[in-house]
Amino acid sequence: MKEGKKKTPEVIVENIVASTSFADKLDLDAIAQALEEAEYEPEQFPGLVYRLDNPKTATLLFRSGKANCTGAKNVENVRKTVEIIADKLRNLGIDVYKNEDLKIVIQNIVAISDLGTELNLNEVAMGLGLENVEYEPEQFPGLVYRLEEPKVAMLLFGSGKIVCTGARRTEDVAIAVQKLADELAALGLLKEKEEGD
Amino acid sequence: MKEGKKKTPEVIVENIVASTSFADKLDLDAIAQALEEAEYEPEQFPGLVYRLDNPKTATLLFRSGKANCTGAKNVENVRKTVEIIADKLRNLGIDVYKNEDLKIVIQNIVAISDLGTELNLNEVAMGLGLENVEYEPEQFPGLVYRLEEPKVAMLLFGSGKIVCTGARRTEDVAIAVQKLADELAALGLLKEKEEGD
DNA sequence: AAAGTATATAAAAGGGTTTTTAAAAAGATT
DNA sequence: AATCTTTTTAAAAACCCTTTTATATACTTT
Repeated sequence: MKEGKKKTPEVIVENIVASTSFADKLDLDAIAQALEEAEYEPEQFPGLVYRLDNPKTATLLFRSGKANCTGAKNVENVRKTVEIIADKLRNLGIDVYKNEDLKIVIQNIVAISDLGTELNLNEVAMGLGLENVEYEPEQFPGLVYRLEEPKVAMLLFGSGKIVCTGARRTEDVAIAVQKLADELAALGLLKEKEEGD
Repeated sequence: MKEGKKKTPEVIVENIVASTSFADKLDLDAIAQALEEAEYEPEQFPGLVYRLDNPKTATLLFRSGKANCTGAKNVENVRKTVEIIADKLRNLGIDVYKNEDLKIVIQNIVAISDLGTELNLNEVAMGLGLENVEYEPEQFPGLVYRLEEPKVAMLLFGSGKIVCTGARRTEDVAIAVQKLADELAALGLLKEKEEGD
């Protein structure tokens, strides 16, 4: 039973933030005019917000032609979102780059995982070192733990659930959660509940 | 008289913006507390404003330890300002880098020059090309002319006076003004007033 | 009439604005 | 009691904020 280490932690991607560029400039006033669903309040924020129902995403378009897509749970849906918006813009007579030139860069991945055991966050805070951790239960029930490699921030909850954010690659989420699990195991803070698989 | 071209346009530096770093972090609240003359309103702006009478400068200090010095008319006064502030901080018991490690980077130079002739800005706008110029006398009396090399913005006034901003080296101001003068001369827009030297 | 305001230019600094998403706990509101 | 909002984390985008300085117009306030 030495090889009891799980292959790779089960991770669920909940949100992807990705950037792209539709053109070298965009006339947001014209777009806001033409697309009724668009939200554009330049006094408040320089980006135009455009929401899609399927995939369920929100994309911010900027005058520079650059854009950020948020809310997708996988890269395919980021791509779909970007191409749907590109088509809408083309239908408006706006010149945008060809689909194959729409380069998508993942900027942030938010994912959850589950350690499978409840955590005593006070013990975890002591174990990981108070200087490496932020834990103020009065303010927020999660304990914040930052990793340098991969560079992510993890929120640990008493339930054993983990939120990981900051990763740019899905595999880094798994690596980060594994590192965390290993550290907690080494500290004897995981109750080793055999979840019967 | 073919070599009537002035060697280098007379330029007066009016303002230098330079950046530096005093430490890897600064406690602005403590500094604001200790230095009564400091202005610090973090809700309004994250930088602490510290003004000196001699040299007459205003320096913005940030939590990151970085700072911007504005108002000096020469680099020596930027250096003086930075060292005076460093000393003040040391006297407060704040740890800052040694003077020789305080690296100063000039970020912007504002300078004036004078073409020696009055300009008809409407003719200048036509001559330089309306697409290369911004001129809305109702809004602002100056004509904006941008150069790519050196990358500066020049404001031309009917009086023949020029404001040049954006340069990082003093010599670039002279180069920019010379380029402008050459272009205007080629267009026959300089009245060649021999100013008797 | 004199002294302010505004208009416009460049540059750095870093915090705010907005969007998304999960976790969970406390508080407010319905 | 059920539903909301707040708290926190990360990330991109591009604007605002503030400081300085000359230039020169119009407009407002003393």
